[in-house]
Amino acid sequence: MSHAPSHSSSFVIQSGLASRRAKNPAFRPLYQQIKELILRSLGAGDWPPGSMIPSEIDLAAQYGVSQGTVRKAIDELAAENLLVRLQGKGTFVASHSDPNAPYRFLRLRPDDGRALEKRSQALSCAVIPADETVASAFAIQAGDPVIAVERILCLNNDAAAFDQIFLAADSFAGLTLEMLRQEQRPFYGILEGRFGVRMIHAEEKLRAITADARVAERLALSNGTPILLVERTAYTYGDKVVEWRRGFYRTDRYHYANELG
Amino acid sequence: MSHAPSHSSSFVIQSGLASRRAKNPAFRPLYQQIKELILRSLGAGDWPPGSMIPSEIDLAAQYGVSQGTVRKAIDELAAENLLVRLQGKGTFVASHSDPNAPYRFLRLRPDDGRALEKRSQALSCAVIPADETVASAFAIQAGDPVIAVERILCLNNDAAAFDQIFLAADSFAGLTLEMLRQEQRPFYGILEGRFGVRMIHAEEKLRAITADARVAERLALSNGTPILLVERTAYTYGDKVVEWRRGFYRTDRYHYANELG
DNA sequence: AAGTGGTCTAGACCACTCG
DNA sequence: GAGTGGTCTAGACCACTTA
Repeated sequence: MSHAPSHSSSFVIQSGLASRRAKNPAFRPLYQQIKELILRSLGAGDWPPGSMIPSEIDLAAQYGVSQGTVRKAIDELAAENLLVRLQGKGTFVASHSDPNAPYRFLRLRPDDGRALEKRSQALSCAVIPADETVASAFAIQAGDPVIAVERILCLNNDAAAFDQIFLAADSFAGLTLEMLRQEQRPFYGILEGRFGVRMIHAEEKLRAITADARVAERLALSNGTPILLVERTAYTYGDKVVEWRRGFYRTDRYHYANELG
Repeated sequence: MSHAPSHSSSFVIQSGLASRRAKNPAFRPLYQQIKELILRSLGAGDWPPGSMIPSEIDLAAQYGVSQGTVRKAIDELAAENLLVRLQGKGTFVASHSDPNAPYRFLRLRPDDGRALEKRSQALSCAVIPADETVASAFAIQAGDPVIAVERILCLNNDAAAFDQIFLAADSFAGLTLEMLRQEQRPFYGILEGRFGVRMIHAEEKLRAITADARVAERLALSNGTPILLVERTAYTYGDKVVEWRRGFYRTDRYHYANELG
């Protein structure tokens, strides 16, 4: 028999997998079903960020499929930056605290390509009622509580960006300014470590605007300087919006780098 | 025997493939070697944009490897948007003239998510000496000839961007304003069709600036309006730079959309 | 040496498109 | 029905890390 063998063993998980034996109009590949099971385990926190997941052979046995099928599922998850494969070591849950890929979502770069030391300086952290804009991003009612964080981002010890960050109140209840100031990890690393909520994907909208008095002061620029406005919506597992932010990037010494494939 | 079989047949191409029989310090996977062979054929124009490449089975026979190995090579090329797989039909060379993915590199979107009709209006096309900036992008000498094109990009019949485009003179000799005006295809589609040079990858650097008189006039904006400056370096096969451009995007009604993974 | 991911093969069968 | 890509399996062996 060549595929989808009728395992007589009693793996609980496998019983949920749809058969593809006959011509099936609602056909879904096995590896996608496996991918979803892994995704569910990731979302449920079965394997915390940075930890190693079971080996391909183990997973294949658990799910009652061949190693190749598990492999294809993991391949896709690795391509989406949810898992990291390390030959000889194992497969690990991706983490924003990973020193090898810090600030993975930050696209601001110095014009001269010098290596950059990144540092975040939190200014405030408070629960506030959402305004219209923020509420619509989270699909909640205006006035509902959200957590608001303001911070300066320094590149090579120079204030490069000012961020107004809004977090879903239910996901990050208890976040304090002290946490943000004491921790050394990047912002998303802190959220991941303290609240078990990992940012896996984000969308940004960029616009050119002129700095108002407030932003100009934060970035030590003169009023009216052109500024890059970056609005970001960030998602965790299950495409749930857990952050919306408004970033003001100075682009006189820096630029926003993007790759088109 | 399980892999890298000693095919006794006399496929010319295979003779160039490095064996992985023994512990090989300079080990390169077979599928990457196959990938490179396919890439070479693409770069050489053996299979023009939009055309179908040989089937996986054919390629496997030609290269003297298994279908699975060819498959993995094609998988990666498809992931890089160099090939497009269509089940039941075949595998095709990606094309900027493909009506399914027009203006693939354009990230400017209307603020309301309406479907957009895109149209390019060429203003000028001439061979000029490269200035310092352009020369350094192409790694040529200042004063060396390049082709300069200016154009307005309209979204839903509204001037949304003004582009100053510079093209490598050796790759696009003979390009005229008439060609650009008469053709219906997008800009990269024209270059691809007329000169066989396909843009496969680009890098962009974004900055906020204020519109000078010239740009303001082209986009019907008042002088000093904040404008998104987008500098693009575009590459063809072999990472050869064939285009550098400076785009001025208005972002009052539009925004630059980006995905972070 | 053991355990992990990575490569490669051979073969079977399914899904899809087109004539 | 023929041809294409897509899925799945089983098995062998290689590359790499760790102990």
